[in-house]
Amino acid sequence: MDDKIIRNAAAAGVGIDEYTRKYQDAFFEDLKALDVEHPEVVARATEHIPTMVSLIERLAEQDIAYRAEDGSWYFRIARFPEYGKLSKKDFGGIEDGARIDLDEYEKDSARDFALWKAPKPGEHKWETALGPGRPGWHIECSAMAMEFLGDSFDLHAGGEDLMFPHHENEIAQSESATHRTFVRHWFHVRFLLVEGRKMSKSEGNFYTLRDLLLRGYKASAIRMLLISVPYRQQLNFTFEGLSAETIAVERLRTFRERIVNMKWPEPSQGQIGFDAAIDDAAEAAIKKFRAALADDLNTAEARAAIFDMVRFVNAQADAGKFRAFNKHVVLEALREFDQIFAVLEDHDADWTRFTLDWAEREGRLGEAAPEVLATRGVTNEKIQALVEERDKAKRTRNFARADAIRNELAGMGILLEDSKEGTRWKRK
RNA sequence: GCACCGGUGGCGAAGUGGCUAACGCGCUGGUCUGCAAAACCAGUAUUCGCGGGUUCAAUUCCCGCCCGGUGCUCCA
Repeated sequence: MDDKIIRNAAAAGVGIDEYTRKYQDAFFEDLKALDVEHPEVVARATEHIPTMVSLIERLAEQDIAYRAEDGSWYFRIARFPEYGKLSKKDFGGIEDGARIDLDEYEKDSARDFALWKAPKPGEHKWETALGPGRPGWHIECSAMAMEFLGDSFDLHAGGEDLMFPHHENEIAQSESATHRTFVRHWFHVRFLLVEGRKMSKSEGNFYTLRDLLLRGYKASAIRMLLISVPYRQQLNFTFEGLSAETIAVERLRTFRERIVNMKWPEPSQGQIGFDAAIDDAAEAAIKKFRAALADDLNTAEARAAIFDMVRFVNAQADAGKFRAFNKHVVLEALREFDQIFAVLEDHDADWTRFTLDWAEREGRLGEAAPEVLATRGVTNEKIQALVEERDKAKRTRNFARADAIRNELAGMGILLEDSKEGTRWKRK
């Protein structure tokens, strides 16, 4: 509950809960577009005040938390010698009180941080055993995490900017209260760059997911780009990269289509129904994929394993070596890959439509790229009818008419692929 | 200024004390096709920011410099 939320909610004349709900909903919609699973539990700070209060009380019993003149409660950092262990900071040399702000004089030490904040006049507050006020930022996370996951748990994630002071403070509070290891593995993702520079509104390179969808980029391509670089690495997010990933995703989808839909030779009497080299390659890909993810989530290597397989299997298939029974392992490899990468199922058109509808409600339809707007109202039936008409023209060798229809469809963002099995189409 | 992380082909990026420096995209040529698309094949970094050092051997380890990012104050 930061000052800004409290202020803006008050200005809008609504409660904190109602005010934040809108942003929470938009956030989860975006995650859904990117095929990120919805969390099993979504914890909201306003619903867990008593847990926070009792955690502070536990610290107060040990004199680690103390009450200042104004009714705020602070954490006594001097009582947690390991402070700084996560962010590898050494506070030994810092003189206490060397640099102290005017409004911090109530603290015993400048570095002590707030656990509970006394209310300023007119501010939203909770009446608790600690006195009136609201929780400090760090205590929210410690209290809720331990309430749902226990005193000690495996993974805690966050952006690299939160390592200090937020996560450091979480450790200090939690471990002081429980005398147990709070988190076994910290998972800090690095900020991305946009076109080689940091993303910021003042740089003019600040894009939301919806901005990108309105520009015509696909949700799957965005996901693929974000995932293509290991989380510890600083990803350079570029439009060129997005276009590249669009094509890479398309290649994987086309490959799966090919494996699923082609009529591969069935074994005849006395023959085995699979090519051993293909099965071996698929199994090797699965192994390499798992090993890469097990190695600190090396998504770049994991993804390379799948492309290695795709190239090999395509080549073998072109050479006529693919057999019906090879399908099983190859598709299993794709399934395993997609369980993590989640780009093979094509929901892109749905999310683009969703975003266009949203933009219309917000009066921002003008921000959509013309080719994105052109896809509105292009139904599958309409496409199918044109595709069939073109096939007819092709059969009568009326190539001029066939090409005209192909161009017309291209204008609607539809790409055609002719094959022995008939014409396939896909949204560009 | 200090601390931590990074700087690899046209772009994104993996990786390692010594084996042909992955993978994706792009580009060039070829196969296939009515033409395309898809797919495949071949080629595309004598070289891993710059300078020095350690070593039989460094892109990989150490030191310095340059560049980028994050933190170092409040707030979340």
